[in-house]
Amino acid sequence: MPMTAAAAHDHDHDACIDRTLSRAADLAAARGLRLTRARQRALEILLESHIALGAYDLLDRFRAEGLGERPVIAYRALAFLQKHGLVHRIEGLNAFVACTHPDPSHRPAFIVCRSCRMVTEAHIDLGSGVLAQSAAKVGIAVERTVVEVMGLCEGCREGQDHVD
Amino acid sequence: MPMTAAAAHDHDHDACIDRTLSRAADLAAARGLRLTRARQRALEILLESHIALGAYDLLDRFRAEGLGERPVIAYRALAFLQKHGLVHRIEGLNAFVACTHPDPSHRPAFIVCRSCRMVTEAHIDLGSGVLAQSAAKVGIAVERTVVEVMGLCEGCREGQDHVD
DNA sequence: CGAATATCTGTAATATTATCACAATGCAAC
DNA sequence: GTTGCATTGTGATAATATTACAGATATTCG
Repeated sequence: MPMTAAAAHDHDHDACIDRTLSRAADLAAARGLRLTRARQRALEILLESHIALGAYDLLDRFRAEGLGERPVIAYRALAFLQKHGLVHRIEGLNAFVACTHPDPSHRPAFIVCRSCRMVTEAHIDLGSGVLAQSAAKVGIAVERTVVEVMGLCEGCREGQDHVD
Repeated sequence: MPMTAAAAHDHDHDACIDRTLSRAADLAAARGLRLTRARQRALEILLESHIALGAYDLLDRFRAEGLGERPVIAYRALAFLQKHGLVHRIEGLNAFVACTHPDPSHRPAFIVCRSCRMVTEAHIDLGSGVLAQSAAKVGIAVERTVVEVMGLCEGCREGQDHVD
């Protein structure tokens, strides 16, 4: 049986999950957020692996669990989690991953396998670099940075010669 | 009359267009590409401004000019131009801009106004930084980098107090 | 408590973005 | 000129995402 992409991350994933969930609970308590059933489950489902899920993948899970039938249900949960920094959107995949970084407010960067959609979260400070200077020069007030490094992971390179 | 976002770029845009079109022609000659009418026009239309256009915006233009009625026509032209580095996709907007950089092969980065969709192309070498090292560490062979710095441009900040 | 308020959920419809399949056409090489 | 390959035309459909509004639930505060 091949190693799953999630396992490839090679870390204590249970601890990773627990840490993130308790952080979410803390955040909710601190800010008076309502971590409702759908939101909680959305976060848990995304946390099951470091694989980016599409909104409709999440919706399938919701359907299976009787949490909702319509796309908007999934999108609402994702929007809430994104807004509070618990989930990130991978633009290059139109998909979502749970945030695994302890820091509450950060400029995330992602390392992404385009085949199995495994995502590793990293960080990069573009705020002080050439790019920030260029942005200032053309008059853009930076609100958000999208940084995604895409390629094939080892498992996906092995499993196939084709480009997928 | 307010300055347009295209004009805000403050450069000789005619020269910018000419340069890019002749570069495209050279490329086609060198590689034996067929820069057909739809492809040529798609590039020209994107070059009219540094505003990112959606595939369906391009399709509207195609329809108006009798170049095609169906989405796939626009997507095919865009796919061709992207493949040969003449057009870039802005992931954060699901939209496309003409490449304005003379360098044939590069790691583009974009400075983007999320309101008027003006795009300035810059460059950044992530290939030698912390991120590339992280990618190597998790076994990702980098093929593509998505770097987009998003915010509001000066014109869009002035014209509105709301977030848009 | 109970009304007022704000937030969240349920449901339907629709908008936006993108691709697939297959036939027909054009172009290039031999 | 016909074989082979890239491109185009056409129709259908898939995948992603949002709007609108009614009803339900939680929170605040008198």
